[in-house]
Amino acid sequence: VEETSGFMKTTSPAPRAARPRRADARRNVELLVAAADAEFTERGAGASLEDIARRAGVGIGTLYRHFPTRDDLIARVLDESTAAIVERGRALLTEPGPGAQLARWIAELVEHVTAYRGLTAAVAAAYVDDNGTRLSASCDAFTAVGAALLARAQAAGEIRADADVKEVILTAHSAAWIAERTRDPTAVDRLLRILFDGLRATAAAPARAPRRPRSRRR
Amino acid sequence: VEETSGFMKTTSPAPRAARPRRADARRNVELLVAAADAEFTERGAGASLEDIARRAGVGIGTLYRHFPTRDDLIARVLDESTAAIVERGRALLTEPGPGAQLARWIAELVEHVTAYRGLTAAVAAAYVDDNGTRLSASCDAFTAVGAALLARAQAAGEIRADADVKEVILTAHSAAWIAERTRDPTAVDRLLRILFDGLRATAAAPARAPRRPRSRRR
DNA sequence: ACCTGAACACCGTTCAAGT
DNA sequence: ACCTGAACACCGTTCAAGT
Repeated sequence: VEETSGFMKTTSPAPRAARPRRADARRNVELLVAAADAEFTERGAGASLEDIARRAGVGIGTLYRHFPTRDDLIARVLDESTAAIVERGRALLTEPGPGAQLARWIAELVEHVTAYRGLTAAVAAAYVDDNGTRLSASCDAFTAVGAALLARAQAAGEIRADADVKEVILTAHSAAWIAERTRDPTAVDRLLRILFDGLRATAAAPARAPRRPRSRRR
Repeated sequence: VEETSGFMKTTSPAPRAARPRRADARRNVELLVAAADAEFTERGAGASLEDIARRAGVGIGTLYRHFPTRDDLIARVLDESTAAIVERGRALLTEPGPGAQLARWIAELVEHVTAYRGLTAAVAAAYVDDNGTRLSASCDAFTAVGAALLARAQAAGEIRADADVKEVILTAHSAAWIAERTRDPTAVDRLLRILFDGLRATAAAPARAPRRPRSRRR
């Protein structure tokens, strides 16, 4: 929604807070993750960071020390789920039916990103501009696995050659966002079906798409 | 975000600041619209309202008096374009090739909503929750025209019967958003083509899974 | 009837002081 | 090495006073 996001963001001096050494700090991280999970569940991915810190029983500064950005916290809470999806994608890579496996994986990815209200928007944002955050790193991992699945399906002639991984993933996220906001749980399946029907490689050639020059403004 | 009086949208009791009577007020509205157009163009649809007021040479309070929300201002700036698209849709309704006309109109709608950076997100948001704003009213108008075009295409058997107008329009907006954020101008056409291929009604349309391990390709 | 802008409110973020 | 929370900064919004 914002235009001012991560633009002036200088590259962090160090990979920030990778496993604190001191026991109390490690404990605080755990408390923060638990609190964030609870708060995200109740109020969505846009929950107040102050509330999360309070719920964890630590100062707001402590939260910022361990998680410099909201996206870092989000990614951390989703860590296990993220790893599982990546793993799952690799597994599907060896199963028969390249196109079907890609579709299946995307559907599971969408489910993953539906854990909290507002999560699809946050992840999609992290997808389009790599803000050097832990969440962007997760997106990169997804992109890599998705690319492999897509390439295989394309090689098998099941998916159109001009399909782009990120675009496909982002479109799937859009479907989830639409379903979330329109409060219609059946929308995801319907939209994903449309997406994959559209992605299917057709023997028929170039569509008679309305090719009109994109004028500037208005 | 809060109470929406968009319930039972009868003839609005007082459509908020509909054409001020006093000449200086009318002049201010014009100045604000011009300033907003310029500011939106330069900084995107999320431009500072304070900057817009300053640019128009009026106090921030005056802006709020005439445009209670940012969406009202956005919609007002787009008024002419909005009317043109609606008009266009009605015209396409009488031209041959129901499916193609729908696709053409959606493409033009997407172009309309691409006037400013960040506009797709604002419009999509107004689409999913009717906030009683002038922008939501525009969305309603688009939905009405789109519904007519879609219904005609469905009746002609060119578009799948389970397609929903709002979902189609929102998906098209998503495509525009993706293209905007990934900075790939070719993405819109590619994604819209996928969308419309997916929307195409298929002769064989059993609701079963597309599982067919048999020999594909002729 | 309309305009003004200081004041208010609500976040998110930093940093000096403390353990 | 890490924690704390007041202070700061940045918007968006309101409203008492003014014309």
